[in-house]
Amino acid sequence: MSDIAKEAGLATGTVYIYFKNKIDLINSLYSECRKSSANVFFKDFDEHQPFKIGFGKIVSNIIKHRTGHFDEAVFMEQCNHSPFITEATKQASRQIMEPLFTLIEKGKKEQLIKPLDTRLLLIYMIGCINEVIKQYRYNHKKIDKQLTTSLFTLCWDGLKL
Amino acid sequence: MSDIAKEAGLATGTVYIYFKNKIDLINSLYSECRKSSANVFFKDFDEHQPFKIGFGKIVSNIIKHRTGHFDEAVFMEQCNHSPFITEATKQASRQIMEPLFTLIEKGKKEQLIKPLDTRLLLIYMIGCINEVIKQYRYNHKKIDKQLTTSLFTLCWDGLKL
Amino acid sequence: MSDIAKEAGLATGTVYIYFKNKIDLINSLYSECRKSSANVFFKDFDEHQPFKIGFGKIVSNIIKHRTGHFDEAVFMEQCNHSPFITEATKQASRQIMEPLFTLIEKGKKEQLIKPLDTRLLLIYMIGCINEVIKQYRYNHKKIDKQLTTSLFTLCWDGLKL
Amino acid sequence: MSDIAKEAGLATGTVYIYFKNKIDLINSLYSECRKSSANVFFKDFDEHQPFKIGFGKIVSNIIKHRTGHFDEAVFMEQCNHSPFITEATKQASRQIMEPLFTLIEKGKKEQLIKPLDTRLLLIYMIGCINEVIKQYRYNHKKIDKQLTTSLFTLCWDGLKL
DNA sequence: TATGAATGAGACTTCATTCAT
DNA sequence: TATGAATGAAGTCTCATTCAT
Repeated sequence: MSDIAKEAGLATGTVYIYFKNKIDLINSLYSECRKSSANVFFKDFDEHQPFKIGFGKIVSNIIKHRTGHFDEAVFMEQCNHSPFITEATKQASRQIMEPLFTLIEKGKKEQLIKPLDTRLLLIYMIGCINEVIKQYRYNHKKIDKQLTTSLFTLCWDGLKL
Repeated sequence: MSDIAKEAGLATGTVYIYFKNKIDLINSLYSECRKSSANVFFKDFDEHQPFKIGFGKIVSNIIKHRTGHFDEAVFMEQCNHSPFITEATKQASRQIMEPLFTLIEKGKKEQLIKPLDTRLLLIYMIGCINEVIKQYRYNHKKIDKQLTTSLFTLCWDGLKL
Repeated sequence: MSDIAKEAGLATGTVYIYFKNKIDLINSLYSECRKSSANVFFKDFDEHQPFKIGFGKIVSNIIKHRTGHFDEAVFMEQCNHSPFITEATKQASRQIMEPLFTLIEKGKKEQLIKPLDTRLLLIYMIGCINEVIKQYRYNHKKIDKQLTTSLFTLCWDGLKL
Repeated sequence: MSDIAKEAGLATGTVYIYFKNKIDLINSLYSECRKSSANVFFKDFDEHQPFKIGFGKIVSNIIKHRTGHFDEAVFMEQCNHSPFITEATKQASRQIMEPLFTLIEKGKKEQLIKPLDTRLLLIYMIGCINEVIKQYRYNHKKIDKQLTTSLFTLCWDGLKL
């Protein structure tokens, strides 16, 4: 907490005016990260374009977010298995993912995507991107255009009917 | 450390006979987890069977491991982004994964698997399983035969040429 | 550290606001002791008085300090053979002794003091006082005017040309 | 204690067969050091030689001991201000110094040495040597024949009538 | 709102000593 | 005698939180 205060240019005690305690602060930060990542996911996404184009845009956005905001991604992952994040926070975070849910449903309706549980497809899609980016970062491997293409292919071939 | 000692039925100080310090203990535990998980991955795997059969066996073993040893899986994931794990430990852990590396290479040689970077394919394969199991556990969703089948399909379709 | 905090009427953690750690605290305390002892050494010393008078004043001041601040003297001695005291602290402490150095040099110039290495003469002078006071305290022997006189005689006769 | 055991090539527990506890061990070690240093002090000393010659021999022996067994000298000094050393040990150590006591008394009788308290003269003599050697070691200054000569002069001039 | 010294529980670690073998 | 694993009190230090200003 004192490090955070220092980083913010505040005294330790001042942080407690804005956040009840550490758990509250972490929950707030987690929510903000989730919101901001969702925004990045749908940046420049046009739902009127063909499904595969839009889907590709989103895959590329997820990769962009995980790469450009790696710390946030790691933070969120650690929060997922943490007693700090409250059920309310989790609930809110899930709602933010609704548009992605809708996207996958649309793909299923257009018979482009496998008719499996939507949540499973979603987790698969985000999860495999997450993991690949994470491991690439941990092993200091370059994350370039070629990787983005390969990753899209893997992900799409997995999901497509 | 004191919790671990208690769990082991020992006095706090006794733990330090077996492990130099907390970092040493965590590295040892991490290595053991990696070794034991690798063993589970290749359980009942027969390299003389057709590739897809063997591959399916391993996918199912990974799922089994992640489900049956969920705590270990979470622990290992947290270690991956932790200053505690030394470079030596990481190096040793990578070597343990060699057989999986060989497996993917074989699939590529048989022209069953996409001719992409082997490490990428490997991360994709393990990563998407990891993530799905993790999210299912966090959301208290059942992990059953049907999920295993679906997950295999997603994973395989992604990898196959 | 906890004893020191208690003595100061503080909680253990509070000490760490003022001192980075135990080593820092000891170095600070050592420096203060050295400074304060140097001040006592030159109390009421008048450099315009004849050399022997001034020298006698200082010998008597050293005895006074060692007697009245025995704990500090013991503490400083223990620090001298301790891995805690940093080279920087030692360096600063040496500088504080400069005036004594100058004093001895003056005595040499006036041909009252033996023409030996100044530092040797200094160590001899302070050392023999230190040791005598220390042993007297350890053996619970009275440190009175008579001892001061005797000690001055021993010290002076040793140094004088 | 375990370090000492290791140094001795024994298991930790074995040390407790030879010494009741740490305090006992330290007292024994201290006594041995005192005895051995006393032996060195009187090495090659011939009481039939003229006083000053014998005295010079002993001064040179003390310097030799403090130089060649510096660790022991430091250890003994630390023990002097330590709650570990028992009154009995101190008493015994004092007795070992009797020959030095006798030596000084002889010098007084021959009217070569000042008629001050014998114990004071003794402490002064040993003390000033101790201190000089100690400070020279701490400051990495050479301890050579010339220093021995200078030190003898200082010491002798202080004591002589 | 803002401060930052003060708090004290709890984390990691050491070490003298014991005891079953 | 000899062993060395086990003990647990005590030491150093951290950190979330409070409160008087």
